[in-house]
Amino acid sequence: MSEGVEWALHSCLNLAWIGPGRAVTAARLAAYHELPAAYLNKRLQALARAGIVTSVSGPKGGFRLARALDRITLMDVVTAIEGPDEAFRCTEIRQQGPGAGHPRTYAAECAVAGAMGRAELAWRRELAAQTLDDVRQRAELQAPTAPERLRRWFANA
Amino acid sequence: MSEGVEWALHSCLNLAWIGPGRAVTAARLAAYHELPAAYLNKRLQALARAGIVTSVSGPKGGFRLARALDRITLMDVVTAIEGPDEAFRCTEIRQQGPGAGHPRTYAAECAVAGAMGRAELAWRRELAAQTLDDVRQRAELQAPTAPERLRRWFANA
DNA sequence: GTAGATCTACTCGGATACGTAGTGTCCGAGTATTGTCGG
DNA sequence: CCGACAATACTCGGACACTACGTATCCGAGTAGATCTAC
Repeated sequence: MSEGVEWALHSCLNLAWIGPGRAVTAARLAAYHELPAAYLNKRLQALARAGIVTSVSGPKGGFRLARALDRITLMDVVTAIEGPDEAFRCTEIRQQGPGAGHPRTYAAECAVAGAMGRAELAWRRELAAQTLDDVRQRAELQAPTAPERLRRWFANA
Repeated sequence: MSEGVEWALHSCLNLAWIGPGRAVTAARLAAYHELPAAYLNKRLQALARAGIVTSVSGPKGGFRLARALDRITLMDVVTAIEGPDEAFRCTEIRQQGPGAGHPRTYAAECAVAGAMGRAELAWRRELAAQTLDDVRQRAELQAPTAPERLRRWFANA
């Protein structure tokens, strides 16, 4: 899985902690975790295309959350970064070569693909069941002082 | 996800349908689905290292299943091909840069990693819950004539 | 003093290189078969 | 005729190239604010 997913998730949480008052630039978000700024910007663009964050150009521009954390699921973020394709994609090798039978035989889904698809469905269900707000709550339980420290840092300069 | 997973799963099913009587060469298994023989061989080696199939060299050599299909889970095959690493790996960016606080703060697992880990656990559970025999049964229901056709083809030459 | 236009500085957005991991291929190590030789 | 031995052909196993995607970067398009000018 792409490393950008982790960056996107943390950036969304950071945006929420900063508050909806103002937009935050990609460079500033990147600096907070020492990430390559231009590359994080690229990923934030993906979030913008997916409607998870909104972006404005120019001075005082930057990114901000498009909606509340409890209306953003992990699935939304993963899909925005990784794309909509399934991890396991069936190439229908059962229909290739001497093993291929009547085309009518292959009306039903490949049993292998079906089994892998069930597992991936379980993954996606779990991702869709968890919102970023759930993650935020757990994070605040673990490190109650982190949000305030973050706000302090982003307020400076 | 690697394409070799699909090849490995189908190859295991094919080995089961052929029967435990004799070993089958990678070249023959590859030809049945028009796959690159040398590359499939490489993947079958991974299955052999994982103890899913056994391999013998020389004439009349080849691969055969190391145990019955109902004792091989999808998880076994995926782990053998893809490796044991998790898809989402936390790089602990929360500890990098100005955002880092006291090291003691990070005793607990990263909330983001935890959430992603729960989803991946659901995926792995589903993979471990399904055996190749389950897949075989569904495949035979969909295409009852396929196994016999396969045996016929592998018997020739 | 104020309104308007212009100019500037700053940010996102997409087009452009680089690196690594997956994909594909090749040749050597090892073994069962087969043919041959000796008893 | 039978057994042992050597030659042989065939297969797995790992080492060696190629390709594609993810990673990283840079410069242009667009905008909000500041500055300057004219009234």
